[in-house]
Amino acid sequence: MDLSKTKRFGVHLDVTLKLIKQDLLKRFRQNNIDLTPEQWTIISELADQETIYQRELAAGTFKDAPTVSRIVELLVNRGYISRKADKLDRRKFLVSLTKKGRDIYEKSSPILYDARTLGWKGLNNQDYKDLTRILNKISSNISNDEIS
Amino acid sequence: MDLSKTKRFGVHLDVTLKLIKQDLLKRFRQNNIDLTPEQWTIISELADQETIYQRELAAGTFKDAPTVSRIVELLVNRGYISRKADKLDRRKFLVSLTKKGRDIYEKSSPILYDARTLGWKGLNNQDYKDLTRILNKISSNISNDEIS
DNA sequence: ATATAATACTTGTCAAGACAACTATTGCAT
DNA sequence: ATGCAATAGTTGTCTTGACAAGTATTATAT
Repeated sequence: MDLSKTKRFGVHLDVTLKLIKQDLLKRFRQNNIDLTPEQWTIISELADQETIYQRELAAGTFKDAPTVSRIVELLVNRGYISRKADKLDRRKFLVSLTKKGRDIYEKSSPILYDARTLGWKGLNNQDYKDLTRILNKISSNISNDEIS
Repeated sequence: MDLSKTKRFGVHLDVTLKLIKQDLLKRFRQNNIDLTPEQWTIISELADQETIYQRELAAGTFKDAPTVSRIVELLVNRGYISRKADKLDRRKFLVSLTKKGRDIYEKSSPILYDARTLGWKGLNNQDYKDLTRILNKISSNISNDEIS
């Protein structure tokens, strides 16, 4: 691998990701959806999982506990999700979407669809496979190093 | 393009980028380099460009003016860069690395090299070309839409 | 020449992430 | 049964980023 070429490959990822997030945020705003991309990630995870613990929510979205704690608090305050104590283990909180939360998730889905359609224009399934493979490889390279 | 597969491709990029940044930050700390990845990006840009305006620095690092303003202030306070008013246009500031700044850049280079070597283990030049092409395509798709 | 627009940069506010430190609760070893 | 470790979550602090609004300076239109 020619390392001189990969100088700042992180910067390249960073710039692209910023564009993707800005684009999504803008689309949400244009459609009166008061969600950030990160809040959407949390809601999307809950939409798939019904009722889960905050800890699982953190693991599923690859966010740390403090970040999830704060986003959950914000979304509870806005009425999108509910949080209730677990009876068996009082350390835990069970989190789930409210009706309002499910509504905004469904309202946001076509916007996500549009954003993806635009972002992937001119790219094909092989490109997606390649991107996924490369990102997974980088992730596992770093994660495995972390453990050892 | 099968859109169902690309659901949350932004999340995938996000997770990978977080790992890359965390890994780099950890390596900096282990080597007593008191820099964040973002601060490194600024310093790296300055190392290539000698003396530039803050605005150019922002463009080169794809950060917005307020973000650059604050990182620059922080790095000036720590003695890594210097900022002096431009004589011809008093709105502008000329920014450049100090000796201390160049030193830490040189000290950080092998750490960047190590991080890249680890991150790209098992990937080849074609993978890098593919990743670059795909990221550029996504970026241009979004940017061109922005203009229209 | 003067008003207005544009440019360069700063400041304020909120969201999010990294990390350390904290509380409360539960699990486990002996 | 008691002490200690582990777990779930919260809070605090700092950094970064998005975005709006501000100041100061320069360019431009008439």
